[in-house]
Amino acid sequence: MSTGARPTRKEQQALTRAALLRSASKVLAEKGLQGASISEIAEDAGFTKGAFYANFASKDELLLAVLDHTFDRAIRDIEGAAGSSPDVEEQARGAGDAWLSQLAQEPAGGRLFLELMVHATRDEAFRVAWVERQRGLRARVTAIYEARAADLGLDAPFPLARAAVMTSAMAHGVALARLVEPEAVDDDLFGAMLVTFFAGLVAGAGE
Amino acid sequence: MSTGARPTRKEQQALTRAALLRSASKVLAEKGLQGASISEIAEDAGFTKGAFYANFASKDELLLAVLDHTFDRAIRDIEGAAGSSPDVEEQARGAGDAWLSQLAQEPAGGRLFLELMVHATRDEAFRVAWVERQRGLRARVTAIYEARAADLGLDAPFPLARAAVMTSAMAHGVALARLVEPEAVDDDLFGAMLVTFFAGLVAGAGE
DNA sequence: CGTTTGACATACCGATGGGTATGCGAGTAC
DNA sequence: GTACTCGCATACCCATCGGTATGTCAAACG
Repeated sequence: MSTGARPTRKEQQALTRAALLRSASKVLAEKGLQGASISEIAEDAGFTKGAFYANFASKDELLLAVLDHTFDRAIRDIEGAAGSSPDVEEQARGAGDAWLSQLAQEPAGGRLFLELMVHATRDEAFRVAWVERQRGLRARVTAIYEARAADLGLDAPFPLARAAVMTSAMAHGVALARLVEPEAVDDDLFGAMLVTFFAGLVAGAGE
Repeated sequence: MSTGARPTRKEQQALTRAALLRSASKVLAEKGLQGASISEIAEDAGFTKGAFYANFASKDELLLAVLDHTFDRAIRDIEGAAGSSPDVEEQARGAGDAWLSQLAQEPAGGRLFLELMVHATRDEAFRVAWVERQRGLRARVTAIYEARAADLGLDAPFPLARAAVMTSAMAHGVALARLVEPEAVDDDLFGAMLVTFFAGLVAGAGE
């Protein structure tokens, strides 16, 4: 595990794999999962197809690795936005801003996410992998909502797990809209959307 | 122009083109825009590539034709759901149900829509075409919201054009979610989502 | 009824894809 | 220091793609 002076062979290969993964995220986001070729990914990382197939069994395996990496980052982001703030409105707006700024950052942040999501739509094995991770992420969101609701003594008109499905869908929809029509999706839009939605939740409480 | 006994040559070709368009919608939805080949589309319609290139200049032209067809249907659906109902909640729920049932129907209803939307993300010319049609559709939605708000004497916390952007994003997000994880998106989800959102709008009015 | 037209089929093209077989050269083990 | 290992490069294979050029046969036309 030494990152010391002379990198061992295993360490070298790990670096290569990491570089390939980074380039894959970038190129897949730019060209789409079907539009990006293995050669292009490898060359972007400064290698050739040979290096790629020494590190990944197939394109499918690469996609699964990228999927893991992407969700790891998404979960970190959510945890980050979680504890942060005082009242519901503030927190909602903050979470919305955080999501949108994540979309703006990184080589084509949300693009890759959506690209993967659409792929899950067509490939059953990949869909299963996606759903597994998505559920974990949503469970985390649900927990945050429930903690909030308990604080406020709020009882929502439907289970908060359902609210988590809804806000996830909103996040994805906004991400898509921003890619297609960025001029219609300013930085505040998602925040305002969440604020309005949660206001509706509160208004609907106890009916 | 007679649809009479002996179809003229022009009529025949129009039929062929229509059949190709239908098959294109189907195959593109199933395989994705990049995954579907011209041959496969043509064969699904009972023709060959020759017939295809006698009717469309290129794959790009086909995609534009499919785009038009898709938005035409979407606009019809929205107009249909528009006049229908009595109070806000009722109408919101109705619109949500209508959207979801549209997604369920037709060979892969929402799939094609999303596939096109994602393509717009990568192809600038196509994106422009998309945005143009999307704006038209959203203008229609905005008009419906404004008529409603006038009825109710409601003044929302932000322009209703913005609300239209938001609900469109929701619709797209829900469509995506339903494709990826249908078991998490029951028939009522979008309706409940819209009801909550509009409740929030009403609650936020006049602040 | 002969000629022309034109919608579609067939055959073909160069480019590119994912994946494999093999070669090379530097690191590792004894 | 010699033999072996193995990460990556090179070269290659075959399928498939979008698109084109050409053939064919029946409808349209005089």
